[in-house]
Amino acid sequence: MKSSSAQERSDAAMARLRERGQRVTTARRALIDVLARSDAHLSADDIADRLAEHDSPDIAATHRTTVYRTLDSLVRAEIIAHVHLPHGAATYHLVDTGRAHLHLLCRGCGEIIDAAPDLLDDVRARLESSAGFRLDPEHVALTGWCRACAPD
Amino acid sequence: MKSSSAQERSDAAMARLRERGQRVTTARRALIDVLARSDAHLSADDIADRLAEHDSPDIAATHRTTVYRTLDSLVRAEIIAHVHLPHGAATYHLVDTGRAHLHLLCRGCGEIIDAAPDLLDDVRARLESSAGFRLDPEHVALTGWCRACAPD
DNA sequence: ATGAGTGCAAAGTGTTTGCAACTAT
DNA sequence: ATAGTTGCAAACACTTTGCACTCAT
Repeated sequence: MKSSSAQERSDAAMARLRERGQRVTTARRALIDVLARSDAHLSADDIADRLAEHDSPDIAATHRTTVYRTLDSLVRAEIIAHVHLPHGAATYHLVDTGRAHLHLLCRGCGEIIDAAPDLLDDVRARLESSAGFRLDPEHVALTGWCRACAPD
Repeated sequence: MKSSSAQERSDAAMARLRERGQRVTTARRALIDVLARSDAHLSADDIADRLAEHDSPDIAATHRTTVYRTLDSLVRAEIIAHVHLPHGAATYHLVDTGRAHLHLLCRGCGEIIDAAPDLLDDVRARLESSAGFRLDPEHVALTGWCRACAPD
């Protein structure tokens, strides 16, 4: 199994950006770097906060609106993806082939737990044949209780 | 299979309200009636709108804040349940034993489709034994594309 | 009578939009 | 040069909170 560095992941994302004919701007580069450097799932606010701590005052000044718009364009370019959580903000992460995963949210501690990408394969097949519904399992977090928070 | 009328469902909910030692107020009665009468999943706004059309000016004047607070107390009394949708407002429905169901949201048309309550039983068992995660499958809608909206 | 429920105004998140200034191509 | 990006201010949708008043028990 090949694990990629933040630098490699960032470069790959930038390359894809160019491929798609999208403009390479400071904000986009910075935002991709933040996501490449983090293994976690970040909300728009988290990202804005990390940008605000950047050495370059230029990047540190990135406006929240820009963060949202940049996230939106990166999602459309399929460079990043977002996951909706029941409460609170959507979270974003790089689309890293070979790192696909589903999301579980603990209703107790709020932790996001990654689950195997094939967890819902059976369910998906069943829904497709029974209802003609094409499940998109990565787009929403499933909720429940993690081991630590589980009641009784 | 026994199907219950709106009246019966409303009565059962009111009974439960009393059982739980909760006060019976006009707002709560009206709100339960709205939900009992509707098979669909209603947002707080939907409910407020329906109340606003009520004959009784008293009920029609129900404030949105009250709707939210009433929904909250009914959820806590386990008389109703809410489902979170990726975009937009949470939706509420009566907890009707024998009518449990999961929720699928079409990303195309926004339709909510009910699915069999046991759809995720296998997944649930797998998550419990592998990760100690106790899945709560009814609390969030799964997303995807319905037959009509599915691409190609 | 007393504590729970309600209306109102206001604020709090998370996100989007209109417009003018700017910049990557 | 020009279309796509950005910053700013403002609005938006959904939900919560503080406070005084009212009502169910």
